[in-house]
Amino acid sequence: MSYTFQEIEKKWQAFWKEHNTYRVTETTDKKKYYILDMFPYPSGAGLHVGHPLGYIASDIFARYKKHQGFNVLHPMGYDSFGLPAEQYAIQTGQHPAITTENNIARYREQLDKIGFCYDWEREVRTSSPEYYQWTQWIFTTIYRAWFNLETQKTEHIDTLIQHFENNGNFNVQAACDEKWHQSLLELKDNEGQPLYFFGTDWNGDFTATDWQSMNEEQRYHLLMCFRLTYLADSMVNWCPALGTVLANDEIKDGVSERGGHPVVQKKMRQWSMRISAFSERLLLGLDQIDWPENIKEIQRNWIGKSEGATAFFDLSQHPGQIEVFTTRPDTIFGVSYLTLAPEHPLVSYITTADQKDAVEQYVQQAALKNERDRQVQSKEMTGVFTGAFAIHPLTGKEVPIYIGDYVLAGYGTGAVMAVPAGDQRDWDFAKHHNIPIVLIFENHDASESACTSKEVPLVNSDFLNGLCGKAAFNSAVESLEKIEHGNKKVNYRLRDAVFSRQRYWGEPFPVYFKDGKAQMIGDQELPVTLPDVDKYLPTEDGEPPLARSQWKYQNDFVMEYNTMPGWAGSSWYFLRYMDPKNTQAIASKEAMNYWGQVDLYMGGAEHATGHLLYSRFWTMTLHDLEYVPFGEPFQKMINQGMILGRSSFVYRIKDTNTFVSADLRKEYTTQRLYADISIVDNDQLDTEAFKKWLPEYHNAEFILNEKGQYLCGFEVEKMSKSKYNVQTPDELIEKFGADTLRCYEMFLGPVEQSKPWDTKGINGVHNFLRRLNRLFQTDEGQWMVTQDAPNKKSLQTLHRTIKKVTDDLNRHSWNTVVSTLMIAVNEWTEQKCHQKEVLESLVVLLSPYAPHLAEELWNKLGHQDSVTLAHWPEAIAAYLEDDVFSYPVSFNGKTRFNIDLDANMDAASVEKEVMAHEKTAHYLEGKAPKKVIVVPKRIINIVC
RNA sequence: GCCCUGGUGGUGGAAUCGGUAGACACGCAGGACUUAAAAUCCUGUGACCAUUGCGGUCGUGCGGGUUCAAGUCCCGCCCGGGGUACCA
Repeated sequence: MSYTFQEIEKKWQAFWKEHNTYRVTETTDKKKYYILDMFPYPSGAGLHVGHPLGYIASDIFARYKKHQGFNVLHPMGYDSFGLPAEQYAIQTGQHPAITTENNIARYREQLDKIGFCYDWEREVRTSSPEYYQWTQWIFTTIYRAWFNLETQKTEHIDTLIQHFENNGNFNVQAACDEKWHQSLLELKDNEGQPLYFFGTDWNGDFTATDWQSMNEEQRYHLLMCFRLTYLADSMVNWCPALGTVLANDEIKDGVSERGGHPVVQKKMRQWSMRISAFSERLLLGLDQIDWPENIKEIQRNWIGKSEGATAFFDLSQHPGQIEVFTTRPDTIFGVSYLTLAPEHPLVSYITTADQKDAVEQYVQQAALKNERDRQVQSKEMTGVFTGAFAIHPLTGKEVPIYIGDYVLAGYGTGAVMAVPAGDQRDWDFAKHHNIPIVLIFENHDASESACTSKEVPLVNSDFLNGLCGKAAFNSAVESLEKIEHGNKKVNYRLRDAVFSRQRYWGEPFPVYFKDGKAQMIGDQELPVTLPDVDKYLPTEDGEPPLARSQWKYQNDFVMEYNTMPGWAGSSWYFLRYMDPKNTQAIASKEAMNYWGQVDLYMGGAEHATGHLLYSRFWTMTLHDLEYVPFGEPFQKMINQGMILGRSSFVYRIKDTNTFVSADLRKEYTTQRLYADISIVDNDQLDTEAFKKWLPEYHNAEFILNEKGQYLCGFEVEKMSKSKYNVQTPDELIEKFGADTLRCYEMFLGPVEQSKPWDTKGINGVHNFLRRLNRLFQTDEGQWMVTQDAPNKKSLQTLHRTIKKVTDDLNRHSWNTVVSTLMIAVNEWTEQKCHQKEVLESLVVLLSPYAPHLAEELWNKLGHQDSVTLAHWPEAIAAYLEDDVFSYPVSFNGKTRFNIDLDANMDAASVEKEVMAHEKTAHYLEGKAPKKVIVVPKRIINIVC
C-alpha cells in the first residue's frame, strides 16, 4: 500500500485512546524516568509549529526511554490562569473559565493530532480548584515558615517563636528586611500611640521578657517581619494600563512584558515571598544541576552576589551616620565625597538651609523620572550638593555629601562612598562637579579616567600603601571593624517577589482579615474558590475585581481581594503530575519518592529569572519542611530554540491599488504590506487568492516581472497573527501527516537552536517515510517482507544504525537520528532488503519519531501488542566493523589517495604496505620519508 | 560596557576524543518515464584552474600560534544572537 498516513494516524490514535496505551503507574519495579515539558498557557490562538518543537523532542525521548525498559512519566497540563482570558472577559463579559475551557479543548485537539504519548489521566490545570487548593496550601505553609540564616534552612515559625520565648532574638539569625525594626516603630495602636514600647533609637534587639510582654497584635507584626511570605508596604512596579503590580521579571526594558505598557514605582501593601533569603542557596544549587550554562549565568547575574563591606561615616553637623556599601573597601582613602540616592531618608535631615531649594528641586525631578527614564538619560552625572559633610572614619577629614540619581535607593544602602580615582562613575561625577580627586594608585594620575584594576598597589593610603587586591581589602575591613565603623558584607541583587496581583483570574488567597490582621484559612477549608463578580474590572475606588463580590469569610470578615501571580501555579506543577488526584497532600510521599526529580526538563530560556527561579525556591522550602524529598526540581534542562516565522510582503504603489513584484519595486514608491503565507508559494504570490483574501484587495492589480510572476519580499521574524506568518501544525498534518511533521521538526537542526520555519524541506522527510514504507510493501499493496535470513551487508547497515541512533539519542542529538535513518533506508533500498529480521528492528528504531507508521508496520509484521512495548534493539559489535578499512593516505597533511587494508593490521604492517604502494613513490617525489604516522583505523600521514 | 552563545556550500545542517570538511536533506542543472503535469527513478552539484583523461590550488568570520595533522586546542581581533547594567 502506498503511504496512507491519514488513515494510519487516525486508526492508531484511536487505538491508543481505547487501550489506554500511555497510562503510567508507580506499581512497577522498573526504573523511573521523568521527562517534562513546560506546560503551555492555553491561548486563544492555538498552537503554531513552533510550540510543539520541544514537545516532539521530549516525546521522542520518552518513547525511547520506554523502549529501553524505563517507567516513564511524561505528562502534560495547562497553566490556565492568566491575563488574556481575563482581558477577553473584560471585553465580552464571558467568564474566563469558559474561555479557558474552550482554549484547552482546542489545544488538546491539536496536541492529539501530533501523536504524543502523554498520560492524560495525569493532566493538571492550575485554574481548577482541585489543583489550586494545593497552591493555597503551599502559600499558607510558606507563611508559617521562617528562614534560619545560620543553618541556611527553612523552619516552622513555631521554632522561631520558641526562640523568642526563651531568648528574645539573641542568638538567632532569621532572614528579614534590614530595616525591619524601623518599620515596626512607625506602627500606631488604636489610640494613635506607637504600637511598640521601644524608643526611636531601638536597634532591633529584644529580650525574652520583651517578647513575653507583647500583646497579640505586637507579636503579629513582629513575626510578619520574619515569615517567608509576608504582608508589607513595599515599593512595587505598578502598571496603570494593566491595573496591577508586576514582578521584576515581568518587566522588560522598563515596560510590561505583556502589552508593553509603562510601569511606575508605587508604594502598596502587598504579599511578598522572601526569596531573597535563598540567594546563597539558589546560587550554590546551580553547581549541582545540569542546565545550559547561559541559563545558570542569567540566574547568577539575577541573584547578583557581590562581596564587599559596609562602612559608616559619621555626620559632621548632626548626630547619626551614613552607611555605605562598597566592593572596594581597599580604596577608602580615595573617598572624596559621598553620594546619596535622592530618595535616601537622611536627605531632608542633613540638607543645609542654603542648599535646601536646590536639593528639593532635584529630588522632585528625580521622583518624576521612572527607572526607564533614568537609564535613557545621557550618561551625564547629575546631582546636587546637600551642604552637609561627613567624617571619614579613617582619616577624620570632612567629606562633602551629594545626592545624585546614579545612586539607586533600592540597592545596597542607597548611599555610596565615592572614589573617583577607582570608579568610573564617581570619576565622571567628580569631573562634572569639579570635586578634587584623591590619587591612590601607583602611577595613575586620574586625568583621563578611573583606574578600576584591583591589582595596582595603593599610595596615599596610610597603612594600605603598597598593598593591593585581597590583602588591601582585608586590612581595610579589619581597621574599620576595630573602630566599629564597618564590617565585611555580602550583598545580593535579588529582591523579594511581590505575590499580590489586582486581578480576577488567579488563585484567591486563603486569607481573611480580623481587626486588620491577616488570618490564614484552615487547611481543611481549602480550596477557597473564586467568587463570581458582575464585572472583571477594579471597583470604582480602586480595589481589585474580587472586591465586587462583597466576599466575606464566615459572613463577617473581609477577604483578601488580591489574587496570586501567574507564577504561583507553575512553581510546583511538576510535583502534582506524580499524584494528580491526591486529596490529602500535594502528592503522596511514595509517589514523590518514586518519581523524584525531573530527569529532563524541556522548555524555553525566557523563564530563567521567573518560573525557573521560583520553582527552585518553592522546592527548597518544601524540602526543608520535609514535604518534598529533593531540593532541586529539575536535574537536567534543555532549552529548545524559538521557531521564527517567515513573513511575506507585497508592495503597493503609493495611493493606488496596484501591486508591484518585489524585483521591480525599486522603480516605484511603494508601501510594504503583509501577505498571508498560505497564498504564497516559494515567494510567488497567488494573485487570484490574494484578491479574495481581504475585501480591500478585491480590485487589486498587479505588475508582474518578466517571467510573469508576482514575487514577494520576505523577512524572518516572530510568528504572530498580525504578521500573517503563522504556520499551524494542523495544515501540515493534513498534507503530510503527523509522523512527517514530527520527523521534520527534528530534522530542521539542533533543538536548542533558533531557526526560521521553512517548509521547503518537508517533502524530503515525507519521501523518506514513503521510501521506508516501500521496504515493507509496494505502492500497489503487495507485502514484501520475507522470513529469509538477511545478508551480511543488510545486517551491517542495521547494527550500525542501531548504534548510531542510540548514541545520538543519548546525547540528545535529535536531528542526526533522522539523517541516520534516512541513510539506512537508502542502503536497504539499494540492497533490496525485505527481511523481517532487519525490518522489525527498524520499526522499533522508527517508533519514537513516527509512532503511527511504526504501529501500522509492527501490526502488519504480526504483532498484536503496541510497538511501544517492544524492546529497543541492541547493536552487535561483530557487525559494526568492516574487515577492510580504507585508509586515507596523506603527505604532509594533504590527502592524496586511499588504500584498502585489513582493518586489524598492526601499525608496522600498515606502514610497510603503504611504503610498498606504487602511488607512494610518486608523491614522495624521490624524497625519503622523515616520518610515517599510522593511526590504526583512522589515517596514515607521511611526512617528507 | 560586562556575561553567555554562535559564525561551515545557494539553503537547513553533519563532522561525538585533534585524524578523509561538507554526511543527510532542500534547491538547482541535466536525463529517463509521460500527450502533459504530478509522482518516481538516474546523474551532477564548495570555489577556482585544467579537462581527452590523469589531476592541481584554495577553502570552516579575520590575523597569528601549537601539532605529523586544526572546523575542533591556544592568543588577539571582527560580526550576529541572547542576558544584564549608572549594582557602588
